[in-house]
Amino acid sequence: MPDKINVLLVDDHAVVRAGYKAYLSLSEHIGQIYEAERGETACQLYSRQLPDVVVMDLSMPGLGGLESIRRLLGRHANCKILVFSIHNELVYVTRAIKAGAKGYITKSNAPETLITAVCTIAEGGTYVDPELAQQLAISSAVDQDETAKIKSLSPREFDIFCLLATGVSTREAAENLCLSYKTVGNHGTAIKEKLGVKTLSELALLASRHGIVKNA
Amino acid sequence: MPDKINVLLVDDHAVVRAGYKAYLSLSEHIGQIYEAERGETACQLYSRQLPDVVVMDLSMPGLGGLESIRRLLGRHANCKILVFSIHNELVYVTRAIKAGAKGYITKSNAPETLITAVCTIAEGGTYVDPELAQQLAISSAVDQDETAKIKSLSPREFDIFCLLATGVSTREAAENLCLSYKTVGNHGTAIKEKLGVKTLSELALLASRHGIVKNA
DNA sequence: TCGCAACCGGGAACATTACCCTGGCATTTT
DNA sequence: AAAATGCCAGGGTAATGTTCCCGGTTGCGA
Repeated sequence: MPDKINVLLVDDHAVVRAGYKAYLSLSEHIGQIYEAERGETACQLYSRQLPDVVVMDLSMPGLGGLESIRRLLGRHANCKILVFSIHNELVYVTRAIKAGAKGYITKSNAPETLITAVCTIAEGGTYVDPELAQQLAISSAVDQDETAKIKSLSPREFDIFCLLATGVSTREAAENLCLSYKTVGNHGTAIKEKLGVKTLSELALLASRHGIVKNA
Repeated sequence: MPDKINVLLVDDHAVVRAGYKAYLSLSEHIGQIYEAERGETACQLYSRQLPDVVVMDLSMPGLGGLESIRRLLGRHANCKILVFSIHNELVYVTRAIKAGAKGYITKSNAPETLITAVCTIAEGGTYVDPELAQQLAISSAVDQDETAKIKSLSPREFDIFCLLATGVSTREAAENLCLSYKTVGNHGTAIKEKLGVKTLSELALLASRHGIVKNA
């Protein structure tokens, strides 16, 4: 392990990078700080500078954060990546870890956590936001991602899912399918349960995300 | 105008604040930097410290950014607020300006822009991201249908619209805003009426279309 | 044949929403 | 000054939607 830890910051917002750079510089453990504003350049910079830790944001244009992680690891298998995201949803955590990230923290954490996580990972460890890790452990039975959840719907459920996703009311959907609104309601409940959402609105947004309803 | 500019940072993420604080400290024009993690505390801190400029994030729990701006200005009419948001949608810009903000920049801007904007506003000027300002000018002629309808929402309605659009239930939204669920329900009805949709799901999809909720 | 899972829907309890109406407050009009 | 308008918060009630629990049907594979 190096005396000082060299870090590569990957975030598409220059101001954000500037902020973290300034903050990290205050720590005596941090050495050089490199910056990249997207996955592609991060890859090149990594090859040239071989930093100890990569701190990466998830939401980026071009190849997103996740894909960037995969590419980076494809070329540099022992690259240590810390995801530093605003998202506290478990899906992101599991995907990031699955993609090969060594750690995951959110911007809700105390500032010092960033330093701690970077150090831990530089030493070869892993660091996942304790709160998220706990949630993860609890819901490990349900750790499939959204696509898998959608696939788990029965054929009929999927039909109804598609209809409800367009924003129609339960009653309208029932008329459309010549069913009792109770039936549609019951299916709806089962679908929401399977997909892990609480409201029909969330269901609609999820469907929109997956292109099941076109919403351009 | 003061020799050095004192700044109040309002953002719910401590790391984010730490980053900007560290970055701003590097500038010779910036003096004291205060921090608040939500609208309520921002109000109190402002009264005590009377900073020259308030740098405020928009997305915050409790009273959101927009409502915080209104409260702050309600008590301190000549308070200078710079909105510093991740959102580059025009709706937010117009809302923020209408609420009384003196400037609006996004996190996509170059780091120096933050300093520039803070200085400009401290001197009594205004600063709106040039790109957004241009779009604003162009699109003011082109605002058709849905966009117009969204604009027709009253300030409070827009707040509630944004919340409901994320898929939360009326009850959750009410708790988040510390309102009776009846009130939120009533507003919700009015909003759906104004936007010409029948269900909250449709509302969510509409908001997603307009980038008011991020759903990528 | 048995077990199982998908499917349809009834009934009751509960939650949410629609609709109407009051009241406060601020702005604008007369 | 007085009246009118518009926004905001919320109570009451009726309609509507949702959940949970249940029984029934069908089809399929062991």
